[in-house]
This record gives sequence, structure tokens and C-alpha cells, in this order.
Amino acid sequence: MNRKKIEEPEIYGTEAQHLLWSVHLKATPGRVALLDLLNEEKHPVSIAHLESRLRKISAGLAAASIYRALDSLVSVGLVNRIDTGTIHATYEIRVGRRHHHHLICMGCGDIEDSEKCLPKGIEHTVLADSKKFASLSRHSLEFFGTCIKCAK
Amino acid sequence: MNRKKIEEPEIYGTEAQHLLWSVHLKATPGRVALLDLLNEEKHPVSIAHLESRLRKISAGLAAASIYRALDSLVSVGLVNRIDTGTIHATYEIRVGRRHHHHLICMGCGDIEDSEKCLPKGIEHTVLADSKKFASLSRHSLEFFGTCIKCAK
DNA sequence: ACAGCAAACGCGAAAGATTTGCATTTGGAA
DNA sequence: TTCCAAATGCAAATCTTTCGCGTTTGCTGT
Repeated sequence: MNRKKIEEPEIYGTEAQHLLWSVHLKATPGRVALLDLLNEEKHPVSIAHLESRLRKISAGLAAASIYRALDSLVSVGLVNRIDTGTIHATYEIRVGRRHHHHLICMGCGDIEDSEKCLPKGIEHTVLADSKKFASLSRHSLEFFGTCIKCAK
Repeated sequence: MNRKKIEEPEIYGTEAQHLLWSVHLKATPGRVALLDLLNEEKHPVSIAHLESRLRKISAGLAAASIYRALDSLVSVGLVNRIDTGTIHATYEIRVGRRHHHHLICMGCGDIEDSEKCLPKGIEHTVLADSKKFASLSRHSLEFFGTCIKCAK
């Protein structure tokens, strides 16, 4: 039993595994589950949301592990942390998506993506004006307003 | 004793009182203390920071009251809630300041203001592209990077 | 295929942060 | 000055996030 054991071409690994390997992180079940989950979501989700989804879908990560895994995913840039104007931060997959921003409804919290972004080069302009910064690597831009439903 | 009782021209009220009255909020000690405090600060500060400052400076608001007061100040637009990329949100006075954004150091958390903003009319463009939103009232824009000190 | 080690994980407890209920106080309109 | 809705203080209840530590596991080198 050494020729070929399994049908699946497991040699190549999943997409999530490749993502993790590409940033030198171990492809652990927790990180893979979180990446898969965030990949399905179309919008930023809260930690509480992730926690309950994981409890249902997969075995369920310990809360502490979710925090640790998210921290590592954010720190290597696979995932973004987004401010939705509420107290609690939300998370969104970054890799594999076009750079984009959000319209956030202050009534119901609903979110829509926007492809509009800052004019090219504005980071350089901002940096040039700055007296204290050596470099800028990313920015966050969110628009707050009222969605059609909440406007009645 | 009915002609004139006190030296101070108390007839007019403080700046914080006027701000509160202008948005139809009662000028309570808690809100006034918070507004005064935020007015001194040059950058967004955390709730924990506000709490300890209040304990020292004035009598000190109950934690619950700080949360309630900040909620009301934010909801009427006197104060902004800012995402600094960490878990905890921060607060900054809005009224009386020019519209501006922030450069946030991912190393030490230091913040610098930037007067650069989005091109005029971008909110309208974004709104026009949107399928779900009726109106946009504000936006947040933060740049994340490394300050000179942290870049060593 | 296997051993070894640093990195992750689970679990439970600790530490913090935020909210709620309720009795009491107070700003400001009448 | 009176009065009432809105604020506040306080303490308890809830959440959220972090930590310590013993156990498990991904993955590198053999």
C-alpha cells in the first residue's frame, strides 16, 4: 500500500493552507477554519458572529484561540479589522479581494461595499506633509449614513 | 438681595453648555466635564484614559455615566468615535475643529493629524454608485503606518 | 516514515469592559 | 418655586478579552 492511497489530490493542500504558508504561518485547523469562514462572508463580521458560526459549522474553536488566530491573521495582512462605528470591531478577509471600502448604515448596521477609493498617490502626499511618520502602509475609509430601508 | 448677586457673568454659561444646548442636550456635569476634557486633548483618547483623567481632575463620573454621556455626545455629533486599529475605540471632540483625519503608528500608537481629505464630492459619487443607501453623513479615514521613532 | 521542537490549542480562571436596574438627584421649562 | 423627564451613582449582571499551563500538532530535518 504505497502507490497511491487516496483519491483526493491532497498533495497540493487547500487554498487556505496556501495562503497561510505564503505568509509563513502554520496551517492550523483554527486558522484554516477562520479563513474559510471569512471567505464565505461578504462583509465584515464580529468576533461574536465568528464564534457562533464556528461552534455550529466546525467543531468550534476555543474563544481564546479565535482571538489568537485573528491576531495573527491580521498581523500578516490576510485579514482586515474594520471599524463599523460601534464599539466592537469586525473582521474581513483581505487577500483575494479587490481593495475596497464600506458604506455602513447607522440605523441597522447593514454594510455595502464601495470600489471608490482615494485618488492615487494620496498616501504619498499625506506622508510628505507629515512631520512624524516614516511610512504608511494602509488606510481605512468608511462612509456612514442611512440605508434605504432605515430611511423608510 | 435681588439686584446682582455674583461677580461672574454666569448669565451666559460656558462654552460646553452652549454646545450642549445647541444640540438640545441638558448641560449636565458629566457631559460638560467630558467636553472640556476632550477639548484639551489634541488627539483621540480611550475611555480608560477619560475615566482616569476624570477621577483626578473633577470628582469623577461613574463608569456607567461615562458610557452614557459619550453615547449621547457621539449621537448628536459633538464627538467622534475613532478606530485606531486596536480593539478599543477612542473619542475625539468634533465641534470646533476643522475636519481632519489621522496617521496612526502601528508600533507605538502615536497619532498625527492630517488636513488632507477626500476630493470634494466623493460622498456624492459613492452614494450615486450605491444601490442600498439613501444618504451619507460622514466618513472616517485613517492612515496606518510607522512613525519615525518606531522605524528607528 | 519518524523524531523533535516550537508554535497552537483547549480549558478554566482572571481581568477588563460595557450594560442594566433601580433609587436618588437635578436641569431647565412652566 | 414646582415638577417631571432625563441623568447619575452604585452595584450587580453580562460580555469580552487575556493569561497560564499542560497537551497536542504542524512541519522541518533525518
